[in-house]
Amino acid sequence: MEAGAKSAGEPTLRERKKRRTRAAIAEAALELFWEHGFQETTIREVAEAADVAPRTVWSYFPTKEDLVFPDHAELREQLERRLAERAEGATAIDTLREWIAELLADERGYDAKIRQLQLIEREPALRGHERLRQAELEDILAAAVAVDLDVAPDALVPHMVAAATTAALDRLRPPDPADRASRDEALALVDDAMTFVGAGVRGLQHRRR
Amino acid sequence: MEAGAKSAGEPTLRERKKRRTRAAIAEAALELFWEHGFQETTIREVAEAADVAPRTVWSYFPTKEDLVFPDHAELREQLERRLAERAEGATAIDTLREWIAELLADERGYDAKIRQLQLIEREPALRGHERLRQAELEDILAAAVAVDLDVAPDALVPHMVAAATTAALDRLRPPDPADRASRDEALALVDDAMTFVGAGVRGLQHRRR
DNA sequence: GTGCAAACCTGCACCCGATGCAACTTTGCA
DNA sequence: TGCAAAGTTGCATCGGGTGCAGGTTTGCAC
Repeated sequence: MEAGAKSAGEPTLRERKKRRTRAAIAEAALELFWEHGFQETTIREVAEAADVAPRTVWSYFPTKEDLVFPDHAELREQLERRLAERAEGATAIDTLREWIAELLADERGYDAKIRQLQLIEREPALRGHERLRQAELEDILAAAVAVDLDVAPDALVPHMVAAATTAALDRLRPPDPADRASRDEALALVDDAMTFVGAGVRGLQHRRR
Repeated sequence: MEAGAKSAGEPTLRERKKRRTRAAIAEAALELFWEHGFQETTIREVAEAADVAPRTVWSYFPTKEDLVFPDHAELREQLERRLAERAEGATAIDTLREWIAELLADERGYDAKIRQLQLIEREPALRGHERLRQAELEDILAAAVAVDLDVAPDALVPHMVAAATTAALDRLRPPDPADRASRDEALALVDDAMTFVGAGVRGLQHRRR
């Protein structure tokens, strides 16, 4: 059992300190990466900016790349929980759409995400990691879709659905830093994806029987 | 202009030596990775096994991960050429299917590919790189699909089509080393993907007007 | 509040991947 | 045969990452 899972009644001092340290490191890292570039910034510099020992940075973030995705674990858990707890009638994609809408509504979170995407855009070295993270979420989504369609978790269709949906979300990356995709556009993207995969699934079901 | 692009009339001695050295390094690397693991094997060991200097390994393969995808550049070029030179009536996906069929027909290439996939399966550290490589091919495919559909290269639909198709190819990864996906199964996968994306595209076009 | 154990932070030594540079060797060609 | 270009190598160096052994802080029972 991990620390901090004590029903979140009230976090202990130790817990609060850890969160603060972690946040400080991530913030310092993002700032330095943004200012001087990912490659150019060393972990030692991040440590100095966050006022901790280099060794401590590594204890919070196993790799340098992880510093760019500080909230990935949280997002992952959120998605898993949402999908697991969705109502009887709601499909996985419906649930995803709802979740996206909520994420987009969070001003600070949205800004941070855009900033993160722009950083990744600028640093090809980060693309691999991003794709890996994406693949994790995709697998979770695919598993839920498989339940919806009543097929095996490793069947073809759920993974095509998940991949197409992820590809749609990938399109919200703004090419021009000034020209941010609006929230409505982002949701329209998801809607198009839903139409696409819905038709795809029906097309395949129809051919099959 | 890169060396070796002299109409391939007859490769010079230098060229042949380079190819041999490159192949020897890749072969030695795959062997060692397979036998002792990717993380556990050092570049120095690969160099020794291939009877070259460590520095030479890095001159052929910029990163350790690249040793696992020795023929990626070639595949990439093949796909680009095929798509560029396809007949008037043939769609991008048709062309892809044809190409896959030919790749599957090559016994040695197929075995090597399966081995590579199993290695990646075993080493999570390689997943990021694989996804990155996949993304490159996906972008090429998406660009061609965009031409087919007469939409912008960065439009949503082509990328969903490409992503779904790639996801299908991803399914040919055999979970059990002994139970290899047969060539027919692999092609059936592509066919299902074609049905899926075809229906998806039509569904979206229909809704749009 | 005292004291103890667990959790956390830190410095140190070390390994390995990766790069720039300056020789040295081999190949291509006049 | 000889010269220039390409290819190979060793060397020095940097930065990411890990294991380990203290030292410090926090939680908690008494």
